[in-house]
Amino acid sequence: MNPVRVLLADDEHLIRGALAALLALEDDLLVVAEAASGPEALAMARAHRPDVAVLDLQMPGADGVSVATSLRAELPGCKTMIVTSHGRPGHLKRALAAGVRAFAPKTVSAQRLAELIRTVHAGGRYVDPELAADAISAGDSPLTAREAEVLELAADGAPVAEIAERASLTQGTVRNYLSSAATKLGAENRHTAVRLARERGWV
Amino acid sequence: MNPVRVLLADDEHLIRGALAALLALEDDLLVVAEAASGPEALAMARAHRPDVAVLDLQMPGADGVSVATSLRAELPGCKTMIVTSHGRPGHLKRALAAGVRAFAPKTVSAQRLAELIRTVHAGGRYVDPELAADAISAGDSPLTAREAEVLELAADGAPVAEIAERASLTQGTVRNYLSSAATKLGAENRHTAVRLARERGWV
DNA sequence: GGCCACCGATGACATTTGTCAGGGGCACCG
DNA sequence: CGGTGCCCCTGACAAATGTCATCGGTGGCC
Repeated sequence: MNPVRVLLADDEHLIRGALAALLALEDDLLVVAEAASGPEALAMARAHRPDVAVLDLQMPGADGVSVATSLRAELPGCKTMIVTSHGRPGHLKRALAAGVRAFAPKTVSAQRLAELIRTVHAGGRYVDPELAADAISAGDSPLTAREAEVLELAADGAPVAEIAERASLTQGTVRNYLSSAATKLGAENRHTAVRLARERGWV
Repeated sequence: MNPVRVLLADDEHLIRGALAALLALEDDLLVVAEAASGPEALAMARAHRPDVAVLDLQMPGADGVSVATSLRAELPGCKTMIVTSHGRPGHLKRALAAGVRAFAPKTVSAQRLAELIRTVHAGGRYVDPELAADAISAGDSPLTAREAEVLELAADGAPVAEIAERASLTQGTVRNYLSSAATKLGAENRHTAVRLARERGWV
């Protein structure tokens, strides 16, 4: 039986290296490539055509989900899984929509990770039960596309005028969207709304 | 020569375990304890009295710097070092003030980390050059104590009235402090001011 | 003692924001 | 075809926020 060819993508060398070392102990797993950024992960995947890609959620360049999306299109045979420190409900949803086969927090053990890689390679799927519960209880985003867009532009505390300009909208329209978004989220102002939407992974 | 006794504290099992495995390969290093939270790190340190404590910056309960402060008081012989994913200038300053001997990002290699542990154990110090440059260019916080306090209370987007109540101040006073803080930081409003202060590690 | 920085407050003002009530246009669906 | 939901806008009002001038008190420092 050929070993499972694995691509590791994580921007923290320390963790990536440690992970590679641990997975190397499993004789049915073979780490064929490592990457420290989204674009690098894609390039490595093209070059080495791994069976399974283990992606960190937050990476410079392109995050794990967008890498997974690209991979799905380019290398349908390559299964993807996401490992992350900060698992937010929305991320899980986006990841599953992108065809990711497994989604786990970094609090799992290396042993467990190795098992997950095997599971995914065999065609199985997995999501962390706790994250799944969060995602279900958080539900779908009640925000419309524009509400979410405007909220995102408001994320760094920009004044309404700037948001309006960047979104090519009227200030009044922007305020209406922000107001309705805040109402839907149960927030008193747009800033707490931004925070809540972030926590739920809706932005 | 006795091996260096190391305490590992990081809330991500995956990383902690991987790190422990890697450090175990170095025969002059011995991981005697692991912890997943600030309080647990303290308890472990008391129980096992390590030579060097490797602390993650962000942990549940108490962050790496406060753990380092407590350790310095309780176990003066135990040297502390901080390893983190997100190194902000202010964190570095606070860490050094707390008597931390080394401050490195998680982008270092395991080999490098092992060297750092030896360096620290031998009485040396180390700070990541890039972080040091950031810290120097960021300079000291221009904020007065109250400005920083009020800014912190404003961090989650609370309205002025709530900040005033929580700080036992008048709304006018709060607005004045927020205004001066925003001016000092070159921000247009308090929300971007909060963000800037966070980025520089001044809150 | 005088100087200066910080703390805390007041009052007034301009600006920004939040909120509400609309209206026209468009697309989808029963 | 009518209803519904979203998009985009307007206008107006209330509330929150930012800004400025100013004042008194405190404590450190030369």
